[in-house]
Amino acid sequence: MRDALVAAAFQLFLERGYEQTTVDDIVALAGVGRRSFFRYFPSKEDVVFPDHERCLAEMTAFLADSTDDQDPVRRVCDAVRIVLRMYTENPTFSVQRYRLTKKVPGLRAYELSVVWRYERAFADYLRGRLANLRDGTLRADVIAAAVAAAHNNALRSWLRSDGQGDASAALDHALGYVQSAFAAPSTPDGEEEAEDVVIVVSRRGAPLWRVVQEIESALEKE
Amino acid sequence: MRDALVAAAFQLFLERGYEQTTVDDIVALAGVGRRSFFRYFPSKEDVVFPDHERCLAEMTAFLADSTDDQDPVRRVCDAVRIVLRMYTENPTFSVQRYRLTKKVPGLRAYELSVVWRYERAFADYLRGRLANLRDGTLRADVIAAAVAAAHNNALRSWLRSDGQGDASAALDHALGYVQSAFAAPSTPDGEEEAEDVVIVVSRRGAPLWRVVQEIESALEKE
DNA sequence: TGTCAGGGGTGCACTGAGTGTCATTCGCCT
DNA sequence: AGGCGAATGACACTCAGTGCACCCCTGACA
Repeated sequence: MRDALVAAAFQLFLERGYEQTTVDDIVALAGVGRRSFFRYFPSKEDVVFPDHERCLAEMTAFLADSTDDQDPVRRVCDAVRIVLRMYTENPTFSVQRYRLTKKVPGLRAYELSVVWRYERAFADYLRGRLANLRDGTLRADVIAAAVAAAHNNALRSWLRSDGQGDASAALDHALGYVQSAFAAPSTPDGEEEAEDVVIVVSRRGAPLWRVVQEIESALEKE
Repeated sequence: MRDALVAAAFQLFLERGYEQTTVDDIVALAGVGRRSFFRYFPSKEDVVFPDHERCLAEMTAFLADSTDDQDPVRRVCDAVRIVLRMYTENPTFSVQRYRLTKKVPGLRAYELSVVWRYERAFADYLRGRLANLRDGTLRADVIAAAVAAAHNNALRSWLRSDGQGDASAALDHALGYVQSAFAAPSTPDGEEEAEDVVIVVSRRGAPLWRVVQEIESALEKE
């Protein structure tokens, strides 16, 4: 019944648009009573995101049974991969939904509130793990937001490519950037085994952020 | 008229709650016609955030007339201070609104969409400035999210203290953390009048933050 | 002074989301 | 078969939001 409602809803949304489709249209096509729609979906917007509630619960459970000996940032990065997988499991559905949410402001707002709940789950977990650190809640909030932003960036570029690219690799890459930014300064990977050197010559009057950009591109160059 | 509607709305929201107050109640108290309410506010939620539209425009304009020789991350940090100032200009109003949005899910969702527009403005600006870098859009999105999260963290702790603490100082502290994470430290003194060059030799594979530290100390040394 | 034009405010009727209530029906167990 | 509980549906209602026509005030112009 849930699935029938979702199928009917998307069929109508795609052929005449979200706002041009009333709940009466959906239940008429699905052949069920109007009241039953609101039994399964608290609002018309919920039918567009039928699996987020389950995914959020799964992700919260994943964070809940973490052990203290794991890097909390890494753990959150693993958690966000669960969310991405929910999207990549149904590529065509996800792409259709993306096109829909992109043009309907109401759906965009609803999606934001969903994303916010994921981010809150990250932040709450990190707050617990970073409580003993100085500025623990600040770090938790900022890292949670950065992880969510990296996820959204990777997800959106995958969605824009109609689900063709490698979303998982893109997410790994994006999370690598976040982790490098927030990595504990004590453990630099590969620091010891690096062999060659980079020489950057900069005028002393140049702004520091530009110098940093130069160094970054120099380090990235093969 | 706008102000009268806002005043009437908040009086009723505070004494009987947001959802228990209808638009008819508000216009009856304000002594205006129902249709006029929707002339000034597109929706019932908008009356709770009467000044965000103006603030968003102000902030966008601030970012629009930036020059290329400024550190873009610093520029975004300055922009977010404008937003905080809008809150701190009316402490009691902001605190009342905070209590309201905290308990009404619909208002929380609306606030999220507002915050999202600020974050988009940051990200769009940063995307333009970091376009030449590798992963420019990724960096832009992540930094924008981090700055917004730092702002929200400082703002919320100020709101929870009933507007008693020093919000500006808290924001500066939070932004300092974000800037240190993304390797955009403060510009050293005597930047402009320096003429000679600095040569930094760094092992490829060294973490960026350590390289930046080397540069900073090199620049600071006479 | 009469008149015309335009804009801000208003009343009215309508659509559509969401909810409470109660009757009905279906599946299932004994 | 009978009965019980959960799922479903029909109906009426509230309220947010919109389109439309109208009014009234003001100010320009003949």
